[in-house]
Amino acid sequence: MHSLAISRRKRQYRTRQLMNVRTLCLAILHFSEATGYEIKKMSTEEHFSFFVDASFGSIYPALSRLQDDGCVTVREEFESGKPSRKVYSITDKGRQELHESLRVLPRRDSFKSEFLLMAMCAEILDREMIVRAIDRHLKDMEAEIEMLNQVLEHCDDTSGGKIWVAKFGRQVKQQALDYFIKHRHELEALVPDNQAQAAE
Amino acid sequence: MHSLAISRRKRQYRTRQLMNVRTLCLAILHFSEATGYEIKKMSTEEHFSFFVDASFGSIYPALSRLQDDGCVTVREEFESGKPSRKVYSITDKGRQELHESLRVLPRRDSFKSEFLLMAMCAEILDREMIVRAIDRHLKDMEAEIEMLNQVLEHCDDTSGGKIWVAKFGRQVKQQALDYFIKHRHELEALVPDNQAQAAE
DNA sequence: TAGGCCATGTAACCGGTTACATGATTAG
DNA sequence: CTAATCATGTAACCGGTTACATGGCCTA
Repeated sequence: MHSLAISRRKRQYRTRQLMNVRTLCLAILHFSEATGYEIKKMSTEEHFSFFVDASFGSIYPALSRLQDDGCVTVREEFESGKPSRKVYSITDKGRQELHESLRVLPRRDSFKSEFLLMAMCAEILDREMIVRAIDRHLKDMEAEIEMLNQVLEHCDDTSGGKIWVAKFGRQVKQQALDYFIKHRHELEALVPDNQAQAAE
Repeated sequence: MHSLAISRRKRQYRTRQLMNVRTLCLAILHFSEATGYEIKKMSTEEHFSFFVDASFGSIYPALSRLQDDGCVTVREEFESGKPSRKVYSITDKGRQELHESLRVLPRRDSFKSEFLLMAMCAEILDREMIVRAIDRHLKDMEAEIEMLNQVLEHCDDTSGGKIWVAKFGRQVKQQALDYFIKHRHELEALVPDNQAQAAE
């Protein structure tokens, strides 16, 4: 099955995905200037979390590259008693690249859940684990909804797109939560409560 | 805690995530034996798609390793007029590892959407692109719901967990679709139709 | 005859994460 | 005195994807 000699190297891996950290940064900076630290927060905790879960290790290099490519400009702020901040702003070139990126037809949404994997295998787990996971899952869902409520309350900005997305997210998550509360007992019931014999 | 020996010896990147292709394979094989090809289908098109989007390039090596580790066994099937199939079955050791993996508290659900990124930036796009993306998005959502309906219809198996997850997924996606249909015009309205006024 | 489905597998590559380095300020 | 928050950044690493190789059968 092997035996093929290394022939020509005409491999050009050009992924050109819509969603990567570079595009995320451009999209966020399109709405307002921000530091790398703020971008990280927005993309993990706040309502830009629908896109990419970026970490510092990917954001800072992305911002540097964007700067090199002339897509963003930097303004350094020094305040006594605070670490210095590098505030990035998008340029026309950056806006153009963002626009270009958004021309691609979006891929399918991706919903991934370790919790559902656990739920699916509920029958081989013990009651206590399931209950703990369910409680935690509930809290997470509530926190996310609360976050979106906060976003929508303090929405002084004029961007209809941002508001539409936040409302959509809140609605979907709220309905998921409602369903979850109503049906969690069915999931719990899948595991017989044999705690007495499960002494470890 | 003492801080003296900490800094140097945590150089071993032990990710130990619940969700990776290895665990996905074990979870699928926990329900029934399958080939790599089938696992790929289930994890991308069918209702195991809530977990990891795995490709052949990750599934086949994962199965080989699982075999080496004694977590699965293989039975090769030769049928005239068809490619040979390698049917994998989980072993006790495999079940044990799955159980062990599921002990970890699940991480937060992750919902990622290129479509929502587009929606958020709707105002800088042109009408035609948005409408095209919305129509496609609708189709995708409908297809996913239909898939889950199929799964639930042909559910001869006794696994309550599988059914619970499929029902949950269907419900959430259906509600998202309903909301989407009701509010898509608001999104469309964000983009002035300054292009082809005559079109419609 | 083209393309899609079945079916397995490898290797190059890459887009990220994790750990680490650094350090000031504020809240408990 | 500890932990969290603010703040930037690098390098090792890795869990995947993409492209490639192979080939037979079936349908339009």
